[in-house]
Amino acid sequence: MSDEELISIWMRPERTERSGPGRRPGFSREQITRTAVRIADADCLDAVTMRRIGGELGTGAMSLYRYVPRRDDLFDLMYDMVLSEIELPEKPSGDWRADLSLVAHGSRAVGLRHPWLTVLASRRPTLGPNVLHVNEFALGALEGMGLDIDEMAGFVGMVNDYVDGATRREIGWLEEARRTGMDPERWKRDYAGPYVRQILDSGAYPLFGRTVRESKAVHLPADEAFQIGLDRVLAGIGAQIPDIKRG
Amino acid sequence: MSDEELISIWMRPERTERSGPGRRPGFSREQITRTAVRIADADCLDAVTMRRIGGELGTGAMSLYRYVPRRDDLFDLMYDMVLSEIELPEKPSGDWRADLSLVAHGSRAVGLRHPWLTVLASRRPTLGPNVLHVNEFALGALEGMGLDIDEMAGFVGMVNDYVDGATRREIGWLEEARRTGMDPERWKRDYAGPYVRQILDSGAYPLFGRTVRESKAVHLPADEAFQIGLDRVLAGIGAQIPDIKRG
DNA sequence: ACTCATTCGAGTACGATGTACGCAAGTGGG
DNA sequence: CCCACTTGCGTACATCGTACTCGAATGAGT
Repeated sequence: MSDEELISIWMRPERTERSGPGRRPGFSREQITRTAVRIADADCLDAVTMRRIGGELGTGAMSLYRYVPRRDDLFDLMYDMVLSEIELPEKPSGDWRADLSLVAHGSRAVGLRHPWLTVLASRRPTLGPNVLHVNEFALGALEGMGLDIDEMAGFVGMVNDYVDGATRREIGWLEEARRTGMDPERWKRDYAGPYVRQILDSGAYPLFGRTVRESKAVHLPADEAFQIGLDRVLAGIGAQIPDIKRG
Repeated sequence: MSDEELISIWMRPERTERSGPGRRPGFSREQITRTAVRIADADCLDAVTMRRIGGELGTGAMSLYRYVPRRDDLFDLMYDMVLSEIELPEKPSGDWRADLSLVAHGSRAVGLRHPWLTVLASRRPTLGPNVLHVNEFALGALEGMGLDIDEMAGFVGMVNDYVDGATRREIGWLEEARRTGMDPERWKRDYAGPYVRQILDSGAYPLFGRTVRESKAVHLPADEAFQIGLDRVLAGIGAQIPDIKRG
């Protein structure tokens, strides 16, 4: 792995099903990735160290490098792996709102189940098979409606951007609390609380104050708040789709 | 810094303008933050190490801890500092499209000038003064139009989500190329190119293929592509605003 | 059955990181 | 002038990714 092997991980198929000489592999890329995901879920992304993964697999850190060229590539694999949890029908149904909602809710669920996902999403783009598959389905939902490919991609992008942003906001503080090792209650009371109160008391940001005081969405179940925002995005898209096939 | 001083950085005012005994501070939080920003701009976020900052300031790493409690807090300071580059008038103009466009273009410009910003944005939320100020202006753009605060925040969120996502996409591969130390041309040719071609040749993702082949937006100047997407988002919002004050 | 190229597992080692700790040097109020 | 207090900074430690290395395992060719 030391020479000029700077190739996308997706073009580096795992060496398996081989029938030559040499010792048989004792692990697999998929197994290592699954372990890494479990660690990230349980602790956080920073806890995903090569030594830790090796430890959980009963081996050393360096053994993993037979399967994964670099740690960053492992992150790509993790990202793509959890996207496979989004369950989609084979083909879009023809109801674009329902189809895009499916993608949106699926993406959100994955993001909540794996809070490190949004962090990886902003690091570097990756085009694994599952990313491509979800993207393909989403684009397919808008096919045959008289839109050109840029419009389709634009609308899909709007939905994705909303989902990413909303999920990030939803996780946000909660994850930060966990990362600092405080329980969320204590964190809210001792860390964020006093500062927010100071902002409110300063009176310098009245509209921010209103979002804290008057917001009904804050007290809504997160699912409902997400749905309301998603409806807003879909309504915005719907208003721009030519009447031909408006749902 | 070792005991229970787990407090938001924004509630930890720098000890300055003091008139007691003791040596005078030789640096400042602002100076350290500015240096950190410069390093991140020139190299990347990972290059922002305490030793490197200290080096550029002609001192050691540990000296910085007199001004910044933890490295993560320094990231919060960096984030908030560059947001001050967004120039906004004192009050929203009354034309909500123009005002939100101002925020959007400003945010994008900052994101492009400091490509590490989107990475920090996804790490943990921060409520520095400049973040609050920009947010206040954006909310103000939608004030007095018969919207409740949740709707206002929702629409502002949509714009922010779009800008974040679009900027991320715009930077994305370019930054990844820089991070691996390759020049973008070579990176595109040797790293991404072959893989994208493989995807296209596989024929498994026809719509992805169309986004690569038929897209006109790809060949558009980035500014225009951003503007088109922004117009889409604003149009979506406009369609949902009661007619009272529709622009 | 023996050989041997080939592959895997894993130990060692290196440079780098954040930061806890401790102490010398500088400084203004009594 | 003294002394409590603050800052600057060197040392030290645990931890990280990963380059390098070598013995052990393995199957094809003879």
